[in-house]
Amino acid sequence: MSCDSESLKKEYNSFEIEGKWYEYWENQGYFKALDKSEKFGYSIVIPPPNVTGVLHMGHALNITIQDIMCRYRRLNGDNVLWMPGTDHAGIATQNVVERNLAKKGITREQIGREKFIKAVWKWREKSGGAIINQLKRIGASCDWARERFTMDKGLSNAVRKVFVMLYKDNLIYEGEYIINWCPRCKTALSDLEVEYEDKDSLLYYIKYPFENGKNSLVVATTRPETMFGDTAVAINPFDKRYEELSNKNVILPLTDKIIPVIKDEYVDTEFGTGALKVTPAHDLNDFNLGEKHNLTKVKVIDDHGNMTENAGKFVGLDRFECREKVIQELDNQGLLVKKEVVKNSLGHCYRCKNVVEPFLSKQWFVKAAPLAKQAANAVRDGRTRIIPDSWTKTYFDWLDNIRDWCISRQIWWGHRIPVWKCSICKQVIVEENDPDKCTSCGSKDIIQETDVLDTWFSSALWPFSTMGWPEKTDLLKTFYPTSALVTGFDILFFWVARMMMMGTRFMGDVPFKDVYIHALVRDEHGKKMSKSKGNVIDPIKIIDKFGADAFRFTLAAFAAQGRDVKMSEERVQGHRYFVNKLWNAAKFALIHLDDKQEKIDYKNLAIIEKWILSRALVTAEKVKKGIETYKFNEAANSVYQFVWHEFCDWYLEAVKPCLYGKDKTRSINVVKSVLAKVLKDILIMLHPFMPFVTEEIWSVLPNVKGSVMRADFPCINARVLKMPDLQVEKNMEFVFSLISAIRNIRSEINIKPSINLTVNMETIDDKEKNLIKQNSLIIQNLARLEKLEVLKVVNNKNSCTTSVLANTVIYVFLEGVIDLAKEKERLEKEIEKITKELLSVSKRLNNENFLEKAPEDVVEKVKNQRKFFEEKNDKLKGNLDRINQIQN
RNA sequence: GGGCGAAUAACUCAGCUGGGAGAGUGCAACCCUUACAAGGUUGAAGUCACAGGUUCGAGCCCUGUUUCGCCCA
Repeated sequence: MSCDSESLKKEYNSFEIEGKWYEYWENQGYFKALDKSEKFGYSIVIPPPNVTGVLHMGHALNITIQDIMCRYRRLNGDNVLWMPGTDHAGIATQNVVERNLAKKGITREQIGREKFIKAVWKWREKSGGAIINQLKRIGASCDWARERFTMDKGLSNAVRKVFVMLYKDNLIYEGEYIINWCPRCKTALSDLEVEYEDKDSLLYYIKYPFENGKNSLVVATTRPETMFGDTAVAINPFDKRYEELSNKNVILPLTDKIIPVIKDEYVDTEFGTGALKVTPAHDLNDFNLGEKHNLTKVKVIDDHGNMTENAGKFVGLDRFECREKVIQELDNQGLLVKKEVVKNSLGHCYRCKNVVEPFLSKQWFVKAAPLAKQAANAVRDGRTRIIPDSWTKTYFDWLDNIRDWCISRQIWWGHRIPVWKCSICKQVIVEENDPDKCTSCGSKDIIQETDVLDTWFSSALWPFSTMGWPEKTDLLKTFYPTSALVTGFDILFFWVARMMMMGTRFMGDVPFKDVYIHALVRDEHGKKMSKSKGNVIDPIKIIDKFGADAFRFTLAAFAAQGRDVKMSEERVQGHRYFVNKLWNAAKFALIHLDDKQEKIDYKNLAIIEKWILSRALVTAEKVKKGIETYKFNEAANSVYQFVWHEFCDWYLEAVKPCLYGKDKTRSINVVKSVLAKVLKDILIMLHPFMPFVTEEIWSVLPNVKGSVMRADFPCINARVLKMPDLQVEKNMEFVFSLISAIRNIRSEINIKPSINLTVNMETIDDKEKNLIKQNSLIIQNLARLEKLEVLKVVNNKNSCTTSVLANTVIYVFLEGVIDLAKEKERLEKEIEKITKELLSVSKRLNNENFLEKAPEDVVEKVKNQRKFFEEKNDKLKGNLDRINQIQN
């Protein structure tokens, strides 16, 4: 794109430029990865956002981090693939479409499976892509031409192939177990899809009369409605209270059923009465007890959460209604002893928040242990790193104690399980291609399983299914294993661990080399954002208001490892100011730069030029290190600090005398060339964080071509200059500290900025003398002096106020303004400060243990400090003596 | 109950293999100085949660305590 204007507008307007540049990048194909290339292949697959979702802060952080990494790698010349896409979110999407149908009074059963699926696809075409456009607003540089969806043909084939292979390896089976059932979504859920929450519940104490009619055993339960499914009462064999209870039976209240009292050490004697009702069809622990003691399993609640006919006259009642009725009836019969409030953990469906019902059901499972072992080993032997490392333990704990994964869902939207059963010979057929007859008896009467697979089953294949597996594509060769996965810890098990299982199993290699787990985004007080709390901040609104660059930079600057990001408008505002600062600095530079800029004449650099070049390089190194080690806050803060407080505060101010023709000692061409170079490097360094504004400025920079996206990240060029030059940096710090000292004096004695001062500096140190002389015009300009001299001995000190820096004493002439009493006070205060420091330093140096045991360089350093403090102290005292003499 | 993490300036947080504490915001004072008042200059502000221990030396390492947050059961 040619630039419309040669200079920058007075004010930066993010809204005007962001769309324009995004379109430009896309049209130029800058986000495209090459299937084959000589360049280093760097790849990231996006954590597929749920197709029903809208962008929230978590996505914003996640996307920003990945975009920083990808843009940074491109600046380093890598062939970068950032693979985008969405997942089909089976339950969530089905819920959305069902709700839409319900508005028209239609249920999915009425229109049937085929039509319903069509409706879902139609919905997805219309509104499923919303989140993708929102990702673009943030600036996400994904290779959009490769966008994938878990229900696409290719990815569906991969799912089917994996299912068949796992089945044939006996790693998938069908079985009847206790699973978590959501009576609202009417499907099974995996263990992970249940969220537990502590709730106040009532614990009911209920009498179960003995068979012989005398006395009764009191059991305690929070779920009395399941009593019709009780097939035993269990007690602990070591419970003294129940010693005489062997071989007794009890009568199940409200029924005429007789159930046994069994003994098992599993029973907790502390809880309730120590007598536990056992309902093997509705509780996992009871199920296990039932298996052990050979109890029958009676299901009393159905798929809708209503009571079955096993509940006798309560049949058809909702489970919670039934609870009330049962309690009432027990009370009437004098069987309810008491009720008390207890905290207990209740499982809720992670999609619809309804209370799940654990019950016995026939489902498909993945035998997880063998897969989990491989996944854990890959991290144990370092093929995959988890960053921060503290998550590694959590990862192992889960995988090492993994339970089988329930993968069947009783919904329609998803990958239908590729299993057929023959109605004639009961043969189970599991094939990649749809069979048309029974493989055993040849009958055409075969029926496909109606269930679909868990969405996470297809997401688990994401790193290789998106790259064309099972085909052996160039893309896979170039980019698998991917370089890094960036995600939040909330899906470490759901997704990361399962991708590790599938990747190691089917690709023979890990899906990613690094897993970077980032924090959660919370509100400014550290509270989780939620609709019910009303503290949700919409990323798009933030972008509208402050621009994507400021928003991205804020996220990066706060993204410290292992700590949550607390987000507020105020914080984004602060970084919006930074964008403005950069804008204005560039505007200033562009006034002075032209397209005749020469290459830098490295032989004729003033020390200030060497300093800024050195600092720019050190900063580039920090940014590089920060991004490469996932310490985005360190990278962002380094460049912030450099741009604002070194480039703007010092360098731009220091070039002014030269640019305005006041300083003839420096070559204006050298100054301009250095200014141009540093500005350019700043734009490149900032580009991963703030892609839009850097591109806008870049576009009007003289002597650059194309996009900042195609620039090279700054690096050390040792041939032309010694860099970084720490000596130069130290020397300039000395010069700056002189300026600050004079400014401090001005401020302390309230000298108006408009008054130009006369200053003499006294030093016998040749090096310091030279530094002052070399930078004399800079010092004069920044400290606002009309005259500056460097002398071995300063005369006429009487009307001076002073400051000491290294071996130099600054004398500021204050003819007629000086207040001796105040001056004395200043000096005494400073002497007091130095004395304290001297004391602490001397204390250590007088300690023989310290001299003996501390490393030499530390001792040396402290000795130098003492020397420094002593000299400064002497000079300050000299000044104080002088004042005292004048006063006397 | 098991595990993980946090506690540093008024607020939000950095702080490397242990060598005497940093930033941003806010606050105070002064300034429309020719890129920027969305700015500049200067300044004040800390028992590094508490109690022990290791060490010549601890914000950092070890033990315990308190408070808060998260995950798992």
